[in-house]
Amino acid sequence: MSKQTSGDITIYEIAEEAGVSVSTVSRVLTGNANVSEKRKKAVLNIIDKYDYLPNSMARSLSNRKSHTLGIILPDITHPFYSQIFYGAEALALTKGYTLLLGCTMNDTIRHSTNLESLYVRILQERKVDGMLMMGGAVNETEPIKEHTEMIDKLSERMPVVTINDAMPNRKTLHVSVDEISGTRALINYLVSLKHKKFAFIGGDLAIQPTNVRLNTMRKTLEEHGISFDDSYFVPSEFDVESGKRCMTELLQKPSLPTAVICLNDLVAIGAIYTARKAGLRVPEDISFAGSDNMPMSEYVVPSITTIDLKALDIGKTAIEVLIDKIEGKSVSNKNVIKTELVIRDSCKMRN
Amino acid sequence: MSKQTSGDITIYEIAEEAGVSVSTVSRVLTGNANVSEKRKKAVLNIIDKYDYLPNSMARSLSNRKSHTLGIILPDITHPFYSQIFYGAEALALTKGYTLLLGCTMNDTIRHSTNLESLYVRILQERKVDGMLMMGGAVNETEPIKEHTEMIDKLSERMPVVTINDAMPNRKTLHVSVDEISGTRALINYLVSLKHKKFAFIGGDLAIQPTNVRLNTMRKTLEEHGISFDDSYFVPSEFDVESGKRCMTELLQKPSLPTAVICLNDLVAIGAIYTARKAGLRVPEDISFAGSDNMPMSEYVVPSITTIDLKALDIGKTAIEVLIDKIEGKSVSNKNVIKTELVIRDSCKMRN
DNA sequence: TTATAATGTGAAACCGATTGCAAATAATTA
DNA sequence: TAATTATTTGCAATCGGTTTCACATTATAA
Repeated sequence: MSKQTSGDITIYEIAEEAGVSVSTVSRVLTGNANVSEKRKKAVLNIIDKYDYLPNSMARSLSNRKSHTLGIILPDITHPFYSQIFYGAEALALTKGYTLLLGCTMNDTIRHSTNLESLYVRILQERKVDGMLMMGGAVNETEPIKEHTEMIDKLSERMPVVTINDAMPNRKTLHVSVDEISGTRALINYLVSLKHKKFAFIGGDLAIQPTNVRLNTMRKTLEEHGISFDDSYFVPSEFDVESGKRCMTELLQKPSLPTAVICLNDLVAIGAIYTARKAGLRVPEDISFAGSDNMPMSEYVVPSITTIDLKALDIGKTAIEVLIDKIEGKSVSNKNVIKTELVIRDSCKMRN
Repeated sequence: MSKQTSGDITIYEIAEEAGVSVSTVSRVLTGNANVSEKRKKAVLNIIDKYDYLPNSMARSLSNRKSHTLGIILPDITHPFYSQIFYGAEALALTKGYTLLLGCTMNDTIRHSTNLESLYVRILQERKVDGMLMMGGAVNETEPIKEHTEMIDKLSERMPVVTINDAMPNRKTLHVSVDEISGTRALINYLVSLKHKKFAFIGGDLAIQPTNVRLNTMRKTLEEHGISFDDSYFVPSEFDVESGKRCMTELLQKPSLPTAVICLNDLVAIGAIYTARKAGLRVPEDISFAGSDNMPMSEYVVPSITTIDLKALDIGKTAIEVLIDKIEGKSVSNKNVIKTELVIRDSCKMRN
């Protein structure tokens, strides 16, 4: 054979043994051109005999197309993100793409873009055809400069889709969750349950979803002639402990709310725990709602009424948009995912 | 320049603009040979100017080393597996490797290796340097032939590490959870709480961990002079519903157990739910223990006493062993991860 | 049967890096 | 200063594929 032998079998060996040129083997591999039945069969036989698999790096090098997509997520361990990933992967697979995942473990939130930029670098070196970035929540009024600059620069080099980004008004594609209609639906539901006094355990006001939710909540309540008392907004983190702490804070208030809307289900679980410790019955005395429809929310007692953010759809849509863009199809660069209100046991009619 | 221009900048452009040969640029890139300070600086300048990143596919093609590892997991959405992945990724990153993930969604359990073999194929094409495979639980007495054959064949082509595989006695590297000492610790703890009548809601007996646990349980109880009544073993699935169903079954028994050991925390949650519905107090009347230490187990009421399988360590160890093997270091091919008993509120002293 | 169009095939260039080899340059030593 | 050794360099081959181009073969039309 003309080339040095290495561990794996190559197209050269296949060609030699099938008695054809490498071009012919390549043509049966790609199907990009005609090959006579006779030779095709001969080639296929040898391929089969050796379990030959073409080297996709050589192929990509030649093609300038890696059929690989980068996906940067804050935390794969978190059910919301792992669902997004799963949706993304499932769709990518059907379209013949593979995903390269990087977890930044929320480092954009903690104002250090180290891991994120490291991954961006790695993924560029690996020549991904496009990138999906979910950079955690970012301060809207003064977005982290490095982060947005990086995305801007990156999107000059390849298609980029961001999810729930605070600054989607750039040239990147964007997928966002329709927090507004989700929040609306929840408020309408609670009002239909005759609730009048609300509290909101939210994230940092600097974080976009929190902002949107609080505003939507206020506005929707106004439509029902109910005014929201801003002192019943308590900023929180994302975890159970934080829910406990915030609920403790709410318990100090001169009068208690009848319905508490929480940043996510974990926070709701913490808040419910504290409320019960304080002797309140849930949902009889006080109702709680969460967000994200996490897996455990169905199983805790009481099960949590929550806004399902449709993580699977988010992942699917993001990848679909990305691939369409890569393949030159026309795509909208503003995609909104509808949420769904999941009614369970943690909210009850006010008596 | 000598080569056709493409979108990205290449080593040729860098060489040209820096006024040196590509070999020199390559040398400053890899650091594999001496380059005079003067030229090195010149090259670095141009690299910086263009934000040049070397094409890792070209590099890998030349090197025969992709610095990429394949990892096949049943379900990234499941906290146990996502923890494994996270551990794996964190370690890979520090060693300069990237992970390519495939989720088979338990298809080996459902006796169809389609997705698994598809991923194995894809990952081989991508020339991963090694593979980590967690193929779900497999029937021990008659292991799925396709699955084991594939792993055997694969491990002739590259280093493979399996996790909790039913048939580790092959040439693959192996990492397993020490179910035995975990179960022992739990039983000893429950016996110290004066429990004498046990039930076990387990998986299918065909599934290895269930087998091991049941045997260990039986043996450990015997050491304490307690005999386990086999009719108190109820096979289950992996979810909450299944826990409910199995507990309902246990409630039919002529006499109730005082401690119920469950396949995992989800099953425990379901079982607890049903026990309470039936008017039992948990843990006062009946104790429950789970396994896996899932994120929600800490937050449900009562919080679940459970065996932490140390998923993060599993992932880390598996990747470490794999990389060591790839890099020619000597590695043990039998690695056992120690578990940890996490004591919480769902078990109580028998009165 | 011959002219013409359609298919099938191989040689060689190319994708973007790395590296062995030999020549050129710089540093030592005599 | 000349001879010798140690460092730096660039050329060219290579990794394993794809694809253009030109030629050979067939099939179709005249």
